[in-house]
Amino acid sequence: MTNKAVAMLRARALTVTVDLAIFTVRQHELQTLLVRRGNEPFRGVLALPGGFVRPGEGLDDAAVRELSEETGVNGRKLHLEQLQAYGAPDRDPRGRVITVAYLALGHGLPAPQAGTDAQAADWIPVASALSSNVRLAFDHEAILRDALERARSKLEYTTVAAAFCPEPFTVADLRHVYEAVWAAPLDPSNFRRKVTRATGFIVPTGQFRTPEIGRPAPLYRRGNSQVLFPPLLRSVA
Amino acid sequence: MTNKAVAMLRARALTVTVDLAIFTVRQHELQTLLVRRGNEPFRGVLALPGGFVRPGEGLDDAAVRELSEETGVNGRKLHLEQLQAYGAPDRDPRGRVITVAYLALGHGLPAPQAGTDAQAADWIPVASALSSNVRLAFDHEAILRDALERARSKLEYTTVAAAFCPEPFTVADLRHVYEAVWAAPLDPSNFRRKVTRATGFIVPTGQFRTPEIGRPAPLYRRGNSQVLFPPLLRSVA
DNA sequence: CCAAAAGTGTTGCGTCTACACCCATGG
DNA sequence: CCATGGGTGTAGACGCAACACTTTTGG
Repeated sequence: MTNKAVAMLRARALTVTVDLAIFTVRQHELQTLLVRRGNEPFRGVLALPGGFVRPGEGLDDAAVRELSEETGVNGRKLHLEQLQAYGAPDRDPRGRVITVAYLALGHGLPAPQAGTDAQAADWIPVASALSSNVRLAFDHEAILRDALERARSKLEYTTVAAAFCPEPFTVADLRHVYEAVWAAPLDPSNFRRKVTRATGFIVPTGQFRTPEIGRPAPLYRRGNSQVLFPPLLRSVA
Repeated sequence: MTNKAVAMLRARALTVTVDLAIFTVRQHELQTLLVRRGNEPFRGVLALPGGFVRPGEGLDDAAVRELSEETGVNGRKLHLEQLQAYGAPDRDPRGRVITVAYLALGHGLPAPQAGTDAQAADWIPVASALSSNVRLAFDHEAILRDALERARSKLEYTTVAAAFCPEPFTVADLRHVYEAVWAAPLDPSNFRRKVTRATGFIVPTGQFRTPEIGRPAPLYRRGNSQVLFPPLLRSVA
């Protein structure tokens, strides 16, 4: 088999990249990491960080590597999940390139480092990145929109929101995450009840944090649960 | 740019396939289409239908083509959506092959035709395909499990269940779909209320179908809505 | 009349929203 | 004492599971 099979594989070879939609919450606002491309095509245009999948490298491994190259953060400490593959034949002017998009959620991410392929990288509010007067390279705007929608719905029925919060955190910190990602205000009382009732979402540390003004808030850390039951639904408005 | 860029693409070339988890409901049971492989590797082993993505062919186009080659059905008439990409480096013994998995849902699918790469193809109950005494080629068992879970949750908050029903259909037909996919019985009364209250899920035709025994049932066709509100949740049991 | 399937009513339970109210702290 | 944010109580609306009950057909 081998010779014939390998020859068949070669004849059908394409190129595969990974692209990352990395979200974080800063100043009560959802932001994403974008790079300004240093090479053609789309030189000088904003794009999602990403790069080629290396031979012998798994897709998840490639995503972790790119994440670490672009942000200096160990990707295994962040929430990282595959979004989906994008493979329109004309999505890359260089030829046939399929990309596998990933969604990463983190907190306290450092000022990004410019990689080999990127002149500069910086955190940009997602709302700005998706506004009509910003153009993104390739089909990255569509990817970013899909990633945002995925993140929004994941907050409903999983506990990933805690990935945005540096430990230890308060219930209000967590609420600010929901408010930033959903771009909607939430009732503090009811939010608190739901979040504390759901088992395994957050666990109290016994410590408190005293704000500049007001009653001290209990501190929590992330629990074991991945799923959130009952779910925290967005209002239908 | 072109020469250098193209050379770079070539150097990093991989192979990409699409694989299809095609579901249908027959005899009140969820079934999937599997082929018995005619070539190495995994010759004689059951596998999901699929094949190589051709140069210049979009991923969705490749999925539609494979679907039509394997089932003879025009894929654009079925519900077809991408699941995700699978790219573990050792998932194919021939070398580096990434696959993009698709989920297809249909009704009245014909007896399948054996393709070039498949000795035979047939509908198999999903429960059997996932049972411990059936082995699937490559990582297709994991893909099939993911596809099943996706289909199950899609039934909750979208109207895709109607894709399983040949038009016109009764409320009981639709309920049998939910019961087959979720592998759980549902209360006919409450199911009927939810399904008819949700706007745009099913619309009455005015016709009736008289069963061998019992009161005639109104016939419906699919509505316009893609999303199902309020959602039809699985019981937590 | 009976069996079977379609369809309606009703009750009880739980959850959510909205908002009033109390608690703990710094100034 | 006040302002501010943390935290609890509660009433009304709503949704849903469970199940009794009625309707419509063929035999």
